[in-house]
Formats: sequence, structure tokens, C-alpha cells
Amino acid sequence: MGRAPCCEKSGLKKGPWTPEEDEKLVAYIKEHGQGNWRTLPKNAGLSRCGKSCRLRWTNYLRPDIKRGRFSFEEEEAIIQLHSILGNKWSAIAARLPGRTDNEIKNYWNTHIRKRLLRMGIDPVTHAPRLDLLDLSSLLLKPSAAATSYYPTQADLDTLRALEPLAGYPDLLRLAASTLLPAATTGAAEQAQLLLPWLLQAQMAQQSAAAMAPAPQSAATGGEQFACQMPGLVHASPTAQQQMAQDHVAATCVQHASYDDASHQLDYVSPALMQMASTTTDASNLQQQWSSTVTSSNNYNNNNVNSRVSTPSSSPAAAGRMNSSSTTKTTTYGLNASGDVIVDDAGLLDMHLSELLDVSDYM
DNA sequence: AACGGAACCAACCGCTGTTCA
DNA sequence: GTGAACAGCGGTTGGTTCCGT
Repeated sequence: MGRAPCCEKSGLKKGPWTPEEDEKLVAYIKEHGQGNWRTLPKNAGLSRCGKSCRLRWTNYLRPDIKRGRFSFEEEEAIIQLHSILGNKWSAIAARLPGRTDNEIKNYWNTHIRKRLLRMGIDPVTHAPRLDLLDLSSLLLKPSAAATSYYPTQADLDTLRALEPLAGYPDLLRLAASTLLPAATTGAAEQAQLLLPWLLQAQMAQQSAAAMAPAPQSAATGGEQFACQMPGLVHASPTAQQQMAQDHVAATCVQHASYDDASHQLDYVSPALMQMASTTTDASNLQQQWSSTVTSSNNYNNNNVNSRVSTPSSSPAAAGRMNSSSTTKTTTYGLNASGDVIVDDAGLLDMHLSELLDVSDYM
């Protein structure tokens, strides 16, 4: 049952706070502390409800609040923490000293969210957007009959079947361009090869979601992949990505005897799904996949500890990475204990379990 | 200068989880 | 065990400011 609004009583003021009201509230809290918000307004001589006083204090009047524009570092931290924590603004704010959840929420909705959308990144999942994927590119027209090619009913059915998977456009393009047998030129034939393992990957994804429902919609691909690799459940996205890449390489080696690409796909697809779901940059994914496949023959256990840097979704950060600037780039991830890992400049993992422990929110 | 739409952000609303009588 | 009171959170609203025409 929802509770009655605390400000229903008549006579309580609403709307913007006046400097006099601010003064009263600050003076009272300085003298008596925060205490009971319900009784505070009366004691402080304010015609406001306690809830309004609490919001005004926590979002505006608190002395430790940092005003002004967000720095590049703060912005990057918000994006990375949001990719881990989702819309848990208070949890994100707890890791950004001087910033309130309300401020971060507003900044996200007015700046970051829009920019991610412009970049073709879904601000909820941090994955490439479904609506930007050209599914028809999957069905490569036979070159000899390109001008007279019409999709068959089977092609259209295939497109419809693939649509739910289009949240991973990089994966789909990659699969179409890299994994299909070179000798296969027919669109329907390619789709027939592609479909089974994509569906398999989707089913794995769905069963993972059913087995371990994510706390909120921004669940990472790592969580989805965890059903196939249970050890990944508490691994950081970066670690999951690396483990998935290693898994791909291992499975490539393991099943290298299959000269039929479709058989390899059966084994490689789940790991590839993980690579795609933890990667938001197409070229990076292509690079990872290419290097994984080409190096798979040399695969050894030493690779397990190598690192794959998480691509930045921030133009500002991208600029920093491409320049010779000495500005630090900080990467957030989750370690095996569920702690946020802060990776400065990709050189060092700092486990700030006390400051950055997000295990409570996972 | 005037207007309208976009952007911004403080504040509110409604809900959930916790505490306590 | 139950329900009211309370604190806190995330989503939304609406007033204000900015900016382009």
C-alpha cells in the first residue's frame, strides 16, 4: 500500500526555496544535526514537510556538495559506473564525492544519455542500438545476380528470427563477414548457417536470465554468459571479456579439426556472444575477434591473464586515449569479489573495496 | 527585439524497504 | 504478526534560462 503523501496537510509550502528558508534550515541543522526530518520543519520554524527539507538539504544545502560542471573524469566515471550499476544513482553518487544522486541523474538524462544515443549506443545496455542495425546486410546478395535478387520468404523469415538478436550488431556483422565459409555465396545458405548458432546463443542468454535474474535491466553480457561459464558470475566485465576471448581461442583450438565452419560455430558462438555483449565498439570487436582467431593456434594458459581494455564510450575519453595527454583514464570493473576495480591508465588495478564496494547492489 | 523551442535542473511524486510499537 | 511511521530512492514535472530564427 502506498503511503499518503507527507505534504498533503494544508498550509505547507511547496515549490522553490527562498534564501530565508535555506538560512533557517541550515542554521537548525548546524545546531541540532539532521535528526528526525518529520519534526525538523516545525522545530526550525519552516512551513515545509520533512521530506522537502531533507531533499533541500541533501541535494543543495549540504556543505560538502560540489557545484559546477562535471569534469571529464567525473563524466567518464559516471558512464562506467552506470554500465555496472545501472540507474542506481545513489550508489553512483556515493562514488563521486561532492555530487548528489539527483545531480548525477539530471546530468545523465540531459547530457550523457543524449550523447550516447547520438553515438549509436543504447544508454540502458551500453550496447550498440538495435534500430541502427541494417539486418539486410546479413543477407548478402549473390554478386552475379545482385540487380535481380529478391529475398525469398525463407530470407524474410530468417530476418524476423534474427531480429531479437540485433542488440549485437557487431556480432551479426562479424558473424556474417568472418565466420561463414568463403565458398558459401547464397544468401539463404549463409542465413541457414548463421541462424542455428545465433538462436542457440539467444537461448543460452535467456536461460541465463531465467536462472540468475539481473537486479535491473542494465545487466551485463557477462551475467548472461555466466550460465555457460559459472566462474564468470562475479568476474568484472573486463575480466569476463578477456575470459570469453580466451574461451573462444581455446574452443577454436579444441575444435580445430572441424574444417566445417558451421561446426566450429556451434562451439564458439557462446563465447563470441560474450565478446560482443561486453564490447561497444565495432572496430575493437573486430580486432579482438581477428586476433583471437589468428592467435588461437598459439593459445596457451598465459593468455588467461592478459588484458583487454574496455572501450570508452566518451568522446572526451576517446580523445584522451588518442592524444599524448597525460590525463588519467580510469576504468571501472568488478573483480571476483564483486568489488569495483579502478584501473588507471590500464596499468594498475586498484581494489578500493571499502570506497567502491558495489557488491551490495549486484 | 520578440518569439518559440530546446535545454537545464530543482523540486515533487510515488513507491519500496526498514524500523518500531 | 501487523500496520503505521519513516527514510530513501528513482522517475517525472514544471519553471527558468538559453539559443536560434
